[in-house]
Amino acid sequence: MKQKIYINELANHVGQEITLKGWLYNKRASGKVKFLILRDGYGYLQCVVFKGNVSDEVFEAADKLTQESSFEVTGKIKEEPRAIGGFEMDVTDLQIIQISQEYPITPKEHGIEFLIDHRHLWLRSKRQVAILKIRHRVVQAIREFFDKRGFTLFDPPIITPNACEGTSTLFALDYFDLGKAYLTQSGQLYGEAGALALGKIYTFGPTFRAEKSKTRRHLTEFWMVEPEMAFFDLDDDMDLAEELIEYIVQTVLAERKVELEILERDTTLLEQVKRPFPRISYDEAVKLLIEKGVDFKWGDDIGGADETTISGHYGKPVMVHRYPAEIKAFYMKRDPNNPKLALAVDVLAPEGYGEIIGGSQREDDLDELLKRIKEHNLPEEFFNWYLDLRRYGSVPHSGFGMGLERTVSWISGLEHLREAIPFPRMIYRNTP
RNA sequence: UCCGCGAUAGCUCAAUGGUAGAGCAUGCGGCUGUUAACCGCAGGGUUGUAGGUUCGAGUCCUACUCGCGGAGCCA
Repeated sequence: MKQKIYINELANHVGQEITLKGWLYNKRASGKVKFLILRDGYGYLQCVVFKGNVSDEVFEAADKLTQESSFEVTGKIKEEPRAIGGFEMDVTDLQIIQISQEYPITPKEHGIEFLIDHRHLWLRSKRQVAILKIRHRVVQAIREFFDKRGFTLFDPPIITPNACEGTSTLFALDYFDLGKAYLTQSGQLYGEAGALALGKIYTFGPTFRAEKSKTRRHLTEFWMVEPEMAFFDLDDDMDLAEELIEYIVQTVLAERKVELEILERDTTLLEQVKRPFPRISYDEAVKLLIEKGVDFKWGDDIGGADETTISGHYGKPVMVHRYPAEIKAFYMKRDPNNPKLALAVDVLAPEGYGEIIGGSQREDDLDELLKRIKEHNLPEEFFNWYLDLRRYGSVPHSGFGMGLERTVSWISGLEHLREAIPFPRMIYRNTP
């Protein structure tokens, strides 16, 4: 394959004449000199076209280029502190690939509705490119983290016959002669089967919620990583969650500095994301909320505003554990010291980003689990295979789910989750 | 499902109930160092839809549609 050069490699090509391909990000002209800002997905480069230095054809071609036109440009690279990226090309040749039609996203401000309508083009903007690169690094960090610790990637089905937790509203579809099937809202139950086969596993894929959630913290389709570990209790689970978050944040800080700068992210709080994180029980969280003047009763679920109050108090991710069992899922193990409590943990991100992890130790006793399934009026026949995990060599085990977009959103300092995924799916939008 | 806000040029927004405007984008012209370049000219409108009040409605009223934000639910 012929070697291609990208803008992020220009430091190796100073003084050389090279050819780059890309799109016109912006253009400025001053009579006989034109400044073309080329973007190629790897960076931005100011290409200078002087009338005296190029043929009339090349000068005219530079004149014709409209925003987002694709072209190939040749010239000598020099260091130039005045230009974006610190390099500049003195153009000698230019080939138009396609002249773009009038580009909808102009270099001025746009409303969110317009930008979302043009998401396929909005992705080209500097800000969106930075976010997508951070997202990729987060995904990479997650995989590295689990792979290095001997976890096996375990892919659960997307189509499931039943509601996993029996609470959320799911997307239904017709499944041939078998009737209704649903898009998964969590791979966890299957992950448990994987943990009992492989020891430590993680699932990583899309999940779906048909809840009519209309907030900046919700998508109907989002990505979640869900580790599940045999012989892990709740404390082990929290240790792992803590290490994972620290690893992701510190990796992105170290390796996506440029992107965080583009997003104008204040990283002072991110730099403090180091173990140990505060661990408080639900009881302590209730006390804290009441001290802060929040009208809160024991047994209430901790809402979005309460999460912000709690995490704001510490300035670090906070682990809240041992919730009232009534407000948590059926599969969570009860606290042996207080059966009203579930051995659950939520990790709350700082700066108002809320719950990024929800996890628990799982109920490993067959009779207890059967009782819960009946209490929740869940269809027992669908859970037979899941109960088998308690019939054949049941062991204490734990796991958690971490929302990818919420994590990316927090690290990137985004206003809205919809910027953290290429094509967001929301209650009133499934296009483009 | 509930509560709040909004819809005017391709985009972002203005316009005491009295002739619908600006910036950007587009087109043409000018400028040899621009940084969301600048300067001049031009084209561009069924003011979300349907009713109502009024001499007169972008503006006031009613309904609807769509969108945004929040609650609940959760990652």
